[in-house]
Amino acid sequence: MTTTTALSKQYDPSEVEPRWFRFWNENGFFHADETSPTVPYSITLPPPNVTGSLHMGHALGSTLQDILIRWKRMQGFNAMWMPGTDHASIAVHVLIEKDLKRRENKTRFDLGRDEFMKRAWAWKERSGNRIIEQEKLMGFSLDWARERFTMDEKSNRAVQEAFVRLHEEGLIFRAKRMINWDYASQTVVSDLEVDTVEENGSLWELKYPLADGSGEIIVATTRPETMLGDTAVAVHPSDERYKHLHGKEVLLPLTDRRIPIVAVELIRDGKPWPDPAFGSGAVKVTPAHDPNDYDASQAVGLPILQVIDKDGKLMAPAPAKYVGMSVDDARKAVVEDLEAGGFLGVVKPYKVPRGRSQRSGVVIEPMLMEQWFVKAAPLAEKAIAAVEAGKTKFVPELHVKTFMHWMTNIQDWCISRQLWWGHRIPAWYCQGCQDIVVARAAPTGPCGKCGGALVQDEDILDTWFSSALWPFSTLGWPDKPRELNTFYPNNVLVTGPDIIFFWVARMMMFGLHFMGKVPFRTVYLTAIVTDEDGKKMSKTKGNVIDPLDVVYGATLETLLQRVDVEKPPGDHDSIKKAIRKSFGKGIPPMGSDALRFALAILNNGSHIRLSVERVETYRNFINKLWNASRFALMNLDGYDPERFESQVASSGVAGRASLGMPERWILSRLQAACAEVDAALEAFQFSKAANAIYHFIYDELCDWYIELAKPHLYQGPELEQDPAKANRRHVVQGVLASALETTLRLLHPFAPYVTEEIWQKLPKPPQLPGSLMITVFPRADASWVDAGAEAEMQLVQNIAVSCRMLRATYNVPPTQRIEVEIRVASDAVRAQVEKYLEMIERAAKIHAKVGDRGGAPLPGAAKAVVSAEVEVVMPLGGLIDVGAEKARIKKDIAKAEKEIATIEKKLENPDFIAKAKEGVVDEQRTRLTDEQTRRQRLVDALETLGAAQ
RNA sequence: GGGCGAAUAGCUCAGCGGAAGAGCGUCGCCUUUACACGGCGGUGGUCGCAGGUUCGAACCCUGCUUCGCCUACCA
Repeated sequence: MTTTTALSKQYDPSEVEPRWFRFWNENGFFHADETSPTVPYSITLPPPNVTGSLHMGHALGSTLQDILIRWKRMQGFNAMWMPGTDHASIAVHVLIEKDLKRRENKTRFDLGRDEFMKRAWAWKERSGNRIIEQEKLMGFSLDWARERFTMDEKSNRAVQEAFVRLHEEGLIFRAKRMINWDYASQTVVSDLEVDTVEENGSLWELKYPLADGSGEIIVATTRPETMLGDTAVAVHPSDERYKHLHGKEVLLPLTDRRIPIVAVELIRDGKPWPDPAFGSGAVKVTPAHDPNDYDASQAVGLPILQVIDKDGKLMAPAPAKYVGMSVDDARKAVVEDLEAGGFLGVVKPYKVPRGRSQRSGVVIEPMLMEQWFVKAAPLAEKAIAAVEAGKTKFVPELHVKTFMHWMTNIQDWCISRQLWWGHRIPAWYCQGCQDIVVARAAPTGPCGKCGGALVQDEDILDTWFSSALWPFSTLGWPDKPRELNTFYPNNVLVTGPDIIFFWVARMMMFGLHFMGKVPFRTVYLTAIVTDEDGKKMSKTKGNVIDPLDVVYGATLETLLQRVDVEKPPGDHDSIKKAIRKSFGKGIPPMGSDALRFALAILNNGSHIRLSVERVETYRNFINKLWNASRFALMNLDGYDPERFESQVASSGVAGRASLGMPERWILSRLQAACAEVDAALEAFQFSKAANAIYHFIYDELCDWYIELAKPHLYQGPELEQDPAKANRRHVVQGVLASALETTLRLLHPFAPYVTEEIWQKLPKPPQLPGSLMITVFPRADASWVDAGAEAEMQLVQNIAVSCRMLRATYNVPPTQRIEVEIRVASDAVRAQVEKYLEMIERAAKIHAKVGDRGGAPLPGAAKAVVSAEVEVVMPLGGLIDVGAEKARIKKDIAKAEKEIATIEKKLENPDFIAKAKEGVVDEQRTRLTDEQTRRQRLVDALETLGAAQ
């Protein structure tokens, strides 16, 4: 016997959630044992940035990962989900440097490297774990005991080892190449960290006089200031206009230099460069500050003159007048001076693509600098082959194209950064002979070649270098511990499609190179979360929905105040206006489960347009489940799970015979739901799985089963006199309790908290484990499919719905148990209807009797045609509005006739009869007969009404 | 410029070759002993446009239009 505990009328997540996270964690349910003999299933969480807090993208990705890992854990896999955080070097720099500037008006260079690192670590210790705490609040079942950081000791070792090995293999090299320079952060940034936007600029025509005085040549530029660093003018070799000028020189205006006119031919994006069709066909060449120009200089051997320095200011050999000017100032001055000298041609407005640093926002300067690079092509080759061979699959598959496109056009990866927060490059330079030593440990003595002093490279590695190692560095690589063997490769990686290049591609390359195996078998790419208008969420727009605000709720005032406290860039008034528009009534507390379920069910297609209202729908759903459970718990007094188990659940066909039709029906539907959820999850169709559960709970369990169970449960003292009824009650209790228990298991990966809370209170057989999260995930069992029960239930539902429709149409109050006649066309149907008459009466809140379809018309009655064999007649006396009733029936007739016409047309077509697939023709014939009967019934009803008038 | 995707009910989206669906909204009715974060019922669609393939097209193909998102070193 179990005592039931009353639940509150409304589910209160704030009371429930904290208890269960602690419980799961303290019992070690999150931890996977690498020595376990069970089949492993592993996922590595893309480590969030330590500077960040949990945003909707994280909430979505982590929710989906948690669904997978909880599902697999319940299926008996040795499920391991690896947590950790990423050091995010440049993001941390920006943050700390900003703070330094504000508080002490200092730069990192004023502070010095050691002191800066001390502060960075202190900051990381203070706020770096915020996101971890937030992940815990969402109930994510990460293996917290394994938590890692990309700059912890083990990761440092992995990074060093990887660097040294790649260097030994010739896959890391140092070279002078064109890179992207962010002068505000004083570092190289990767191509991927540069946002190219079209800005309004100008196209200036410059006239360069020929040195022999025989005329001039016109070039065009969007950056006139760079002309100070020109070392040639390039023309296409086949351009007839310039053939006579090849090898001649021009006098470079504003300087005292003479530069040659050279014939060059490069191919850029399949087009010739210089392109004779563009402008004058002649191009000024500034090798130090333009990638095309640099390539041209290499092709024909031109000198390279750097005229812009690391601070974005002009430098010698630019004429002294311009030295020290910013690029923008220099541009103005140069244009002015060119005009004064008569060197300026036509100037027209022009859209200029401009690269800006994602981090600092400043214009990126292409610069020629000595840097460390990873030779990417050979690594990419392996990654491409692995994907082609199906060793790693992309879901949805269309993302393969993005991946392949990038991989096949891959550039060498510049990995050195002129920052401090990160992994210092393990390379030492000899001050004497310039020899470079790359080593796992700092060299102890002087240079082995010349005895000179060795000094370590000042630079650090790109953050993504350590991220690329993450799937195996977290498992102990370069050592070969047990966990590496158990959990590598991961089964799946879940991330946003925006991270394919940054992370997925690089993990694939390093995973294959160092481990010889792909890092994960499947890459699942999530939707992108936007606001309800489809716009990217951003603090500067004020349309951000913070996951924790959704979970715990936030008043409008809190949201507005936060703008002042956090000071996002931009116009605060318009940010606040946007917040008022989206969150006018604040955000009510929804709980983690509601948010998680919403994200899972909305994760179809490429975007999730999220709004408070949409999460509210699923909060209501969670509350619905809560109340269904509340109902069950209130009616399970005297229920003995073990007795039910032995009588029904485990006694096979015999036990099932003791079940009523609704019991067999709900168990049949439940098994269908289990099959659908399982199949959907196997295919990463989270939305489909969530939908199946949602509809099972609402449309089947709550709307029908619970309603039909009520009369059997609501029995009082008379049970003692009637053992049959008592037994029946017990069976219904058992089906309700066990169906609910199975439903909770199905839903648990999506909504862990509410399901655990209910499950703990539900009476259940004692052999079950102590937590829902370690029970067995429901497996579809086809033996519970009961087509007969489903068909009978369908009949009951159809009749009840027709009765409700008539009742609603005529506003018959529910308190009025109106008499309805159910007219049937055959004895077989009559028997079924009679058998389930009480159910129909209860579901439709009517009194019913069964009549003959051929019965005499009832005056003043409304009629609904349920099917070809059943119709319901509701006598309404004076209540009936004959006109409205006629209109309603006429509409139905029109519908039926339209159907009939469509089907007849099909059947009259000889080609259809001859060529249609097997069964289709018969199907259409049956449909036609049904529709024709239906129409006839409706026409009869219409005539009856006419007669009654 | 190159690539990818999307257009289905007022809104957000499923469906992807043989009967137009869901959620939300909207409109009625209902404090019915699980739930008003609720129940019951209704309304609502030439499936972007134009061709083609097919016995049959929302679904496959072609073109167009309109929106998204990546990506890019045309001076």
